[in-house]
Amino acid sequence: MDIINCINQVSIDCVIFGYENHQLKVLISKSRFKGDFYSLPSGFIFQNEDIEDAAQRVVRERTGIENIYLKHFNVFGKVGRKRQEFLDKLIALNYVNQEEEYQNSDRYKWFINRFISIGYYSLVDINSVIPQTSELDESIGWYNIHDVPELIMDYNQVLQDAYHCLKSDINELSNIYNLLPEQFTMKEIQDIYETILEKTFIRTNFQKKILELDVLERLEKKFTGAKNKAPYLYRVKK
Amino acid sequence: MDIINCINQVSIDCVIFGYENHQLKVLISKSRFKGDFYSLPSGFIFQNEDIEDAAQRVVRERTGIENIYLKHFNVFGKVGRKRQEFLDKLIALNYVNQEEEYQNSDRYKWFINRFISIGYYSLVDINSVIPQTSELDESIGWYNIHDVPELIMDYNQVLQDAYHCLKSDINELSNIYNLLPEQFTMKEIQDIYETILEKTFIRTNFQKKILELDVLERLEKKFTGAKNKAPYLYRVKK
DNA sequence: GCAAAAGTGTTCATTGTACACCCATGC
DNA sequence: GCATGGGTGTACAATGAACACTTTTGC
Repeated sequence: MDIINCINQVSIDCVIFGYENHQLKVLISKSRFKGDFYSLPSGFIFQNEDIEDAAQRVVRERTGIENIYLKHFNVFGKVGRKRQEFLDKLIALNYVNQEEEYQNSDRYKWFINRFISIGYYSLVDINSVIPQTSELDESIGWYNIHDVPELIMDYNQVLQDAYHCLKSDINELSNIYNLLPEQFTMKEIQDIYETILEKTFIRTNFQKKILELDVLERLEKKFTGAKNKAPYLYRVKK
Repeated sequence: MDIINCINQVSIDCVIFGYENHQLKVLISKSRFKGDFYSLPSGFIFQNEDIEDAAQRVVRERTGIENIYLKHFNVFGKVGRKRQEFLDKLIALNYVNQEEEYQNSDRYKWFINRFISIGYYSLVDINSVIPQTSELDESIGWYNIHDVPELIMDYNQVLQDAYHCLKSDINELSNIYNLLPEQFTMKEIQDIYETILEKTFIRTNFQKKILELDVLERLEKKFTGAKNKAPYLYRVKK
């Protein structure tokens, strides 16, 4: 990462939601440095790169997914938003007795300025992703939305903000269909809605509501081997 | 404006909507340089300034209004977003035969890089504002939303984007009440809704809808001298 | 009294919610 | 046949749209 080629004091922060088995999770990385430094995936914007492409790149680097639907949900730009505090703590824990050397070096001067975060969120299928660490990560993994550790900076707040927007955008997101295989049942959609919105729907009414959106076409039935009526399969209309 | 104290390559762009007499207008400035360079009010972010405060400052400098409700509606960050083209044209028209001097000077190098616009919109009462030019403006004025001249950069697109958000946020905007005096009639609110949304409402149903929002309290009647029943006055609940 | 415009109420259609009922499936 | 879960239809409530009717105001 050569900061010279990047826009200064601006960060792209991605809240990557993942769905699996009735659970909504978020992708969070842990720094390879001592101390529990958890963070949202983020990155900088190259000078020759659209900001949306930068966000796509961040998602791709961590998940391998290309061209996912991304939504800008907010910007964060208070004066006090600095990595200073977090970095001071990191250096104190990892470079004992070398603090002064680091504080006087130009090496991370650019890094401690206040900076603006441009927030994007996306929603991916956990089963189609093998999370990738960056060179600064010890690990990266999925955390249930209600079981997220304390993150550095104000990222817990950023995350909650993204979650709020995801909920209110769920109907506009024809892209929850990115979570599903080519063909899927109504129950699978309902599970996703119920998980994200954290409420239950009456099965029969939910079906009507979704079909009224007029974005799905009904295919043949799906015989699962279960001893009950086979549900129809659907796919997104072309 | 000392760019050293500002965040580089980031601009705050404000779409300041104004309402007056059944018309929705937008505040647009014209550059004092030769050539028809129209622009949205914009500014930079000081290093010691929240981005929201920077937007408040832009609005205050142009309208005198303090602490108006501001809404972030989008960011614009394509690689091609540069002032280069606009500036080249400006210099060609205003500094004839000095183009080379300008192109080689460091004086506006920082100014021609690609930059990111953080967009905010607000809604103000035209009658309570006397628009103020900046040092670079020849004039500044209100233009009907459907009669906006060609703006520099991609600002026509930015404006349309803001207008779209204003429409869909109108109910969330308890702040259309900033347009109105302390006390107002139901008809005044209806006029604003109809102007912004560009559709008409049935008077009696509109009244029910607004009162159901449960944000207004009814006061005494307003006797205007007109020979008809006096309408009630309302004000926003505390 | 009368025209103008505001307040209230009523009707009808649309949408949403809850649930009863029937149907296919595999054992 | 029977338990399981999916599909269809129905009854009722809530909301929204259109409009009739009544009330107030100043001349």
